[in-house]
Amino acid sequence: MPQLRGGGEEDLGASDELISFKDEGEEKVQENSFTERDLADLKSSLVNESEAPAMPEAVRRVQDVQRVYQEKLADHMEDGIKHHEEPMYKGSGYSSYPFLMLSDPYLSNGSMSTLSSKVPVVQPSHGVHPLTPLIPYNNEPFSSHSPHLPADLNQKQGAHRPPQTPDIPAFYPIPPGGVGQISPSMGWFTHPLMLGSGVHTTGIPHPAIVPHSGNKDMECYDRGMKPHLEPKREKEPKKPTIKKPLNAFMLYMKEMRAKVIAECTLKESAAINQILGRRWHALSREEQAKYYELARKERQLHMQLYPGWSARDNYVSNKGKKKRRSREKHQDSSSDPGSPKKCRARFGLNQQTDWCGPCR
DNA sequence: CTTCCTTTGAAGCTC
DNA sequence: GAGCTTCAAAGGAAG
Repeated sequence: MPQLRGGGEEDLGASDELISFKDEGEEKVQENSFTERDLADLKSSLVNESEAPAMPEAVRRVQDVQRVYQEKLADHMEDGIKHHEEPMYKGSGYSSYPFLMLSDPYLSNGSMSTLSSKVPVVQPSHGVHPLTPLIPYNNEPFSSHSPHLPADLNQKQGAHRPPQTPDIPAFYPIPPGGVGQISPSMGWFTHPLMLGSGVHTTGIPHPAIVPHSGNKDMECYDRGMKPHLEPKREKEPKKPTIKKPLNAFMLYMKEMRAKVIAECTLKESAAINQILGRRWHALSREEQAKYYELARKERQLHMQLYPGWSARDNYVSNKGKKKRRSREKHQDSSSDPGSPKKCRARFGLNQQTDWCGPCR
């Protein structure tokens, strides 16, 4: 990232965060004292919820925690983001973020996860991050109604949204002690949510639990029957992976992707990402700082949710060779992989046009 | 079905 | 500590 690392722009990225962390000195203590306690409250409430099917009680408790969190987060944001002319989180959906986080965007393997990210009610079309669709950073990329989502999608969601949707996050349990303490040997299938097809222990249908379509063995399990003896090989259960928290640029990409797609009528992610990379560089310092701050919050929250987690957990050493090969090949073919020239060549655009017209 | 492409940033690893 | 590697997201393309 030459723009950020060179000269005056240098402290935009990491050092911006350094400043931010320095500023947090006292704040961090308050924040941690709050989050630990409230996370504990939240977790215990969820544990209680799973033990007793008294849903209204569980909902009320979560809402209480949420209210407390919103108050404290608002305070935190006022202290932490003084340099922003607009209160970007306050009054936005962001205050609900940690509770949307209970739908767990970090857990992958969709249907295998009790906290599936492929839930149309909680997460829109492409499993849009629970944070980003709700935060109007500024007026440009976001409108008041889920800006980067197609309008019809929002309507569809609204149409399918059950009346209790606002409380749905309360039904996304965090495993006691945090997911970070879950070892692969711990039976993910023994989770109560996995036992029924989309039915929570409360008996309420769970939108996050997508039953395996066409899996008759699972259907048998669902009905309390023994599965038919299946001569086919048993499918190895995919272990849920806790994803890395998104960095600032990833958050930006999630926000802007839909817009770029709409403007440029492109679908190829590689091309879109090139455009987004350039736009990222074109962002003002303040605009980028918003995303850095957001990413920092993501990491903090991720650390709290998964204390023992390490990025190493998701490392696959195999991929290194492939990636290296790919990169070497790349260097051979082009010294400027993201150049407008290459973009134009790739999409057969006019050589006189810098990038793709509106796609800057 | 899996991997690649393409971007930036964070974190892990190696020397 | 510098430099390299891997992975986060996305979805079409290619193998």
